[in-house]
Formats: sequence, structure tokens, C-alpha cells
Amino acid sequence: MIQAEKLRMTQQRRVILEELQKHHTHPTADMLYEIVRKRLPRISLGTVYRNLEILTALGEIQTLELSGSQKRFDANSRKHYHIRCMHCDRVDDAPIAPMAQLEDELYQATVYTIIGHRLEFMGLCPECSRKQEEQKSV
Amino acid sequence: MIQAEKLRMTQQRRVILEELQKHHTHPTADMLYEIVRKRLPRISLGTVYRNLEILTALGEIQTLELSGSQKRFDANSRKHYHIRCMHCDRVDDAPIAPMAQLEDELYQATVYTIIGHRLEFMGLCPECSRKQEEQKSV
DNA sequence: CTATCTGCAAACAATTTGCGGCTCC
DNA sequence: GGAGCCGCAAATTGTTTGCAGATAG
Repeated sequence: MIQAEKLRMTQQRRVILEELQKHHTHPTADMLYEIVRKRLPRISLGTVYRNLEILTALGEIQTLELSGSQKRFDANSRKHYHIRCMHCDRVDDAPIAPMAQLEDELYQATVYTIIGHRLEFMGLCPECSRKQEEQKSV
Repeated sequence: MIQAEKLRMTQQRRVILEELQKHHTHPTADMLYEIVRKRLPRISLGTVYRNLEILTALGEIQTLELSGSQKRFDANSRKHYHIRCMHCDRVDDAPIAPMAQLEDELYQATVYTIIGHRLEFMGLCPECSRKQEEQKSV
């Protein structure tokens, strides 16, 4: 259990949060590590992981478990959906509102107590769509 | 690229498929390994992984990338949603039909070419719901 | 001061892979 | 007979953790 009042605002924690807020690319831990390293060259990947976990527990950011082998991090902690490019792994916000009513549909049908849902779209980003079109026409 | 006509039906491959078809628990690779080991004690975990990958490529089964650190496998290769118990990690089919119209909603709003979506529900299974109720009343 | 935090390196967990021998067709 | 497969063990990948020294408040 993390107690907010015991936390310090270290240089590392502040820079990690600032850089995540700046980048809207939903970076993985190691991508963010490379970004943060430009400002704090001696930071370690372990510190990045530790702080991302703490910031998530505080509700400052959110940890995304999308398909793919790596977690992604998002400075926007409000509920929203994502779309991922199946070709280059780019992740963007899906511009549609969360649909709580999806859970209502299940409510009568399941023996589970429903707590939430995750919706993720798969597709091709504009760049990869274009490349694929070029392929076809050859 | 896997070519179906070059594949053999080995004992291992057949038993892995049979056991996955028997169990509707959406097992992880190591759970299935333990199950299959009762019939083929000398099988290796690597063989289980290799065959699950091949059977997925053939469309015989599907690999589920739900939240959590391990992949799950499902002998039902048709599109359907799942619900996972946040407490004990049990996974069941979510008894509602796939909603292709979710993708229509995004269609006009995004610059992506939409190819599909994944929807996963989180909740508490009956056993864990009950246990939590008991906790409260203490 | 001192509890919390960091860098480092080792540990861990899930999955993948190289290899030499085996087996299905 | 030989391409495809297996068991085994080592490698890889992403993430977590133990520890001794550093630092925020």
C-alpha cells in the first residue's frame, strides 16, 4: 500500500512525470527511459519502472495493458480507449467516449460481479495504410 | 509462414489440441503443459508453446492476449469476449455477442484503417464475490 | 537526521530458440 | 529417406528486487 503523504518529489520522479505528460505516444518503459536519460543521464531503468508504478498507484498516470509484450504508459489517467497499429505498434487515443453501457449488457447474463472493461481497437495507422496501398499497386 | 500441407499430426500436437478442447478454462501454456503431461509425461514446455503457435496460425485455436502477464489459449476460434476474475484470474466466456458496430463508431473519427477490436471485462467470479461479501460482514 | 529513494546488478517469469537426435509419411 | 518435429537446455525479453550509498524534507 502506497501512502501519498510519505512520498518525496525526487528529481527523477518529477522528470519522468513531466516527460510522460509531454509525449502523447503512450511510450513503453524503455522508450520513456531513453527520453528521460537526455535530462538525467545517470537514471536507471529500474527507477523508471518503480516510479511509473508509484505514479499509477497515485492515479497521476495510467498503465495500459494492451496486446503486445510491453506495458504502455499514459499521462492521461481518465478512462479512454486506444487504437494500436498492427504494423508499427504505434498507439493513439481512440476518439470515442467510454461506453459504460457495455457492462449493462452483460449484467443479467453473467454470474460475475462486473467491475470494468477494456476495449482496444486494432488497425493500421495512416503511414502504414499508405505503405500497404503502395504495395498493392506494384 | 506456416504451410498447412507440410504439417504432420504428431502425437503431441493431437493431445495438446484434444486437451485444450476438453478444458474450457482458457489455460495458460504451463497449465496446459501440466494437463498434457499426464498423457505424455516426456513432453516439453517448448513443444507446447510451439504447437499452440502452429494451431493458432492454422485457425484451429486462438491465443488470447488478456490483461495479466500470461497468454491464454482457447479451443473456440470464433470471435467472442471474455471476462476475467480480478481476484483469482479465472477466465470465462462473456455471454454476449460480438459487436462489430463498435468499429463503425470509430470509423469516421479516426485516421486509422480499423481492422478489429478486443473487448475484455473485469470482475469477480461467483466464488470470489462470495468471499468478499463474507469479509465485509466480519 | 532518517525514511525514502536511487543506481546497479542480479533475479525472475514468460516465452523463444539452437541443436542433435527421433519419427511420421 | 528425409523433412518436419521433439526434448533439452540455454538464450532472450520485459520486469522486479536486494542492497548499500545518496538525498529530500
